[in-house]
Amino acid sequence: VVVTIRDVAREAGVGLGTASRALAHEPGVAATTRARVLAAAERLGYRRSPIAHAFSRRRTNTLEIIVPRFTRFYMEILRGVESALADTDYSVVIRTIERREARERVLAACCTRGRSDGVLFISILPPDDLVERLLGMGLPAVLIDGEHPQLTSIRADDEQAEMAVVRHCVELGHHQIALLDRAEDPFGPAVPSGRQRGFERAMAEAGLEISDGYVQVIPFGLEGGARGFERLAALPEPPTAVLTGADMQAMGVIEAARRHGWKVPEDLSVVGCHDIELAEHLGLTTVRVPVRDLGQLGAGLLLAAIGQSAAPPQRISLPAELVVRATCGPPTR
Amino acid sequence: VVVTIRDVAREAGVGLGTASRALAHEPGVAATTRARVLAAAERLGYRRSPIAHAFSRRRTNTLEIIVPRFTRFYMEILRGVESALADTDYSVVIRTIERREARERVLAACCTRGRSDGVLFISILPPDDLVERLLGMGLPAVLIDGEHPQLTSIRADDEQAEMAVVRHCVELGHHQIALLDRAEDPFGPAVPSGRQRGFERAMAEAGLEISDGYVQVIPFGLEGGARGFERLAALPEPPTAVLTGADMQAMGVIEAARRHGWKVPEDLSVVGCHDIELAEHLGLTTVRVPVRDLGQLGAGLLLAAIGQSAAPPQRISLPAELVVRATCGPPTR
DNA sequence: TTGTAGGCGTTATCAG
DNA sequence: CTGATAACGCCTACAA
Repeated sequence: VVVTIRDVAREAGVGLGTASRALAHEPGVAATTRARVLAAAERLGYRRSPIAHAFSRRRTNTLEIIVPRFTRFYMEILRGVESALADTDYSVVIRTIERREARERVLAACCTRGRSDGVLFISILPPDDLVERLLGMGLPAVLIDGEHPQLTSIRADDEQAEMAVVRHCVELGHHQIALLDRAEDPFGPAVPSGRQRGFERAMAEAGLEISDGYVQVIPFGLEGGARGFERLAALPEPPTAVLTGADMQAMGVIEAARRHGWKVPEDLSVVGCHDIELAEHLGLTTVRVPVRDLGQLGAGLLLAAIGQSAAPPQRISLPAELVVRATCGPPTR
Repeated sequence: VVVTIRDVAREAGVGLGTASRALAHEPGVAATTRARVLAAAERLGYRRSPIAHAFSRRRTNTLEIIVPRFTRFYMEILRGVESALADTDYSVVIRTIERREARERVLAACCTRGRSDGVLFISILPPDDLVERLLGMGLPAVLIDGEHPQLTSIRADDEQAEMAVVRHCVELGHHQIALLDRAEDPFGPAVPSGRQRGFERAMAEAGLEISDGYVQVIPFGLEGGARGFERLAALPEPPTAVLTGADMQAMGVIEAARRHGWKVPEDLSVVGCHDIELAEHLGLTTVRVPVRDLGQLGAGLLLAAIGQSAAPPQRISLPAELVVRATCGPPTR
C-alpha cells in the first residue's frame, strides 16, 4: 500500500542508492538517470517517509519550543521563530507548561535524544541538571527571555529600559513609584528580573527610596494587574506611578484603577511593557521590546548551533525603548 | 555513545524481545524479569529513541495542527487542544500559513503519511483533492471552525448567534445594520460564513433591507476593523449598528469611530464576536463562543478517530450566546 | 556514475 | 514466559 524508494528504483530500472541520491537532489547522478527516477517517483506517487528519513539520518528537522503558556506575548515570539524557519524545512513542536506540576515532566521529555534537533526555551529557566544533560548529549539549546551561564541566551535589555522609565516618571515629578513585575519564569525559581534591577538602580540614582510593598511580582495578564493595583491601593501611602512587567498587566491596573474611581494618568500613571498591538490603540505608555526579533534571532542562533558541534554560549541583549503615550502624567498628589 | 535496548537486554541478561516488552510495560513478562530489565535500564541510563519507536510502530504520537496565524483567537483554541492532550503522550506540531503562497506547500507537507497520526485544521478549509488524499491514506483529520462534507467538523453556531445579535439591535431600534465579517479561511475560497447567513435571515425576518456596502469581509484584527469602519462611514447612509466577525475587529471599529468623533454607542453600536478576555474589561457587547471547547472537543474527536479505522464524519455545532455589555444602545439618528 | 550491503533502534512474529 | 529473527524505509559507505 505504501510506495517505497525501492519501488521507485525498480520502476526506474536503477539501483536503490541511485534512486535515493536522485530523489535527494544530490550531485553525482547523471541528468538523464535523475529524470528517469523523478518521473518514476511521480508516476508511482512516491513520498518519502519522514520518520524513516529522520531515523536514518539521525536528525529530525524539528525544533522543540517550550513556552509557559499561550499568550499574546509568546505568540509574537513564535511568529519571529517562524519567520526564521520559513525558508528551512524545519518544523516546530510546541510545548506549554500550564501547570507547575507538569514542569518537570515536560522539561524532561523534551530533552531526549532524537526528539528534536534543538530546544528553544522561552521565558523558562531550565534547571542545572537539565542543562547538564542537554550539554552531555550534545543537544543544542537557546534561551529566549532568560539567561543561563552555559546556554546562549537572548533577551531584551530590561534593565536599561526600566531605568529610562523611572527617569521619565521622575522628570514628570513622581516620587512614589512602584513596580508590579512579572516572574521571569512563571514556573521556575524566583530570580530578580532585569526590570527590578533597573528599577532599583534608577531609583537610587534619583535619590528616591522604595517604600515597603512597592515592588511586587504578580501574574501575567489583566487579572494579575487588577490584583496588583488593589494591593498597592491598600497601602498606607499608595504610589503615584506604577511600572509593570507586561502591557496586559498595565491594562489590568488601569481597569481596576478606574473601577476604584482613580483617573489615569491624573491619579495614577501607568507604564506597560512590550508594546503589544493594543498598547498603541489604547494610548498606553510602555516599553517597546523587539519581541519578534527575540524569536527570530533565537531561532536563528539555534539553527546555527545545530550545524556546529559546540559553539561557545553567547549572551545577546536587544535594546528596548521607552514609548511615551497617554497613561503617564505629572502627579496630582 | 547511545544506550540501546540491546545494551539493556545484555546487561539484564535477557533477550531483546523480553527487554522490549518489559520496558513497554506489556503483559507477559515475569515480575522478576521485568524488575531486572528495569533496573538494568536505570543503571545504564537508557532512554528509548522516539524516532526509532515511531518508525517501528508506524505511529508518531504527534498531531499536526494548522492555523492561519498566531492570534489570540487561535491561542485559545490551542489551549483547548492542549487540555485534551494533557493526559496522553501526544505532541503537537503547529504550522501556520502566514502567506497565501505558502498555503499549498504547507498543506501538502502536512498530509504525508508518517508525519503525524492526525491533522487538525483550524479555520482552514482543505481543498478537495487534499481531503481525497487524506482519506486515501487513512490519515484522520478534523476541522475546527470550518466545514467539509467528508471531514468531521466542529464549529460554533454562528448563524443562530448572529440572528440573536440582529434581533437585539432591532429591539434597540436599529434599522441600518451592517456586518463586517471576517473570512472563514483567510487563505482559502471565499465562502459565505454562518454569520452572514444568520445576518441575512434575521434582517429578512425583521423586514429590514440590507443596504449596498453593508456586508463586507475584512481582515482579522484592529487594522481591519478600522478600515471597515472607514468604508462604512464613507457610505451615503452609514449604518447605526455594526456587527463584526471578531472582537479585535470590533475594537478596531470602535477606535476608528472615536478618532472620527463618533461616540459609541450613541453614534454607533458595535458588536464583537468570540468574547475574548479583553471584551469583558472593555465592556464590549459580543457573542460568546466556547472557543476553548472547540479546541478541546476537536482534539478529542481526532484522538478518537485515530483509534478506529474509518468513523463516519460528524458535524458538531456548539451554541454561542449574545453577551450584552456597553457598546450597543438605541440609535440617535 | 551506478549498484549492493549494511546499519539506524524498535517492535512484531513465531518457535521454543 | 522467553529468545532469536525479521521487518520498518531510508541513507551511505564501499565496491564495481
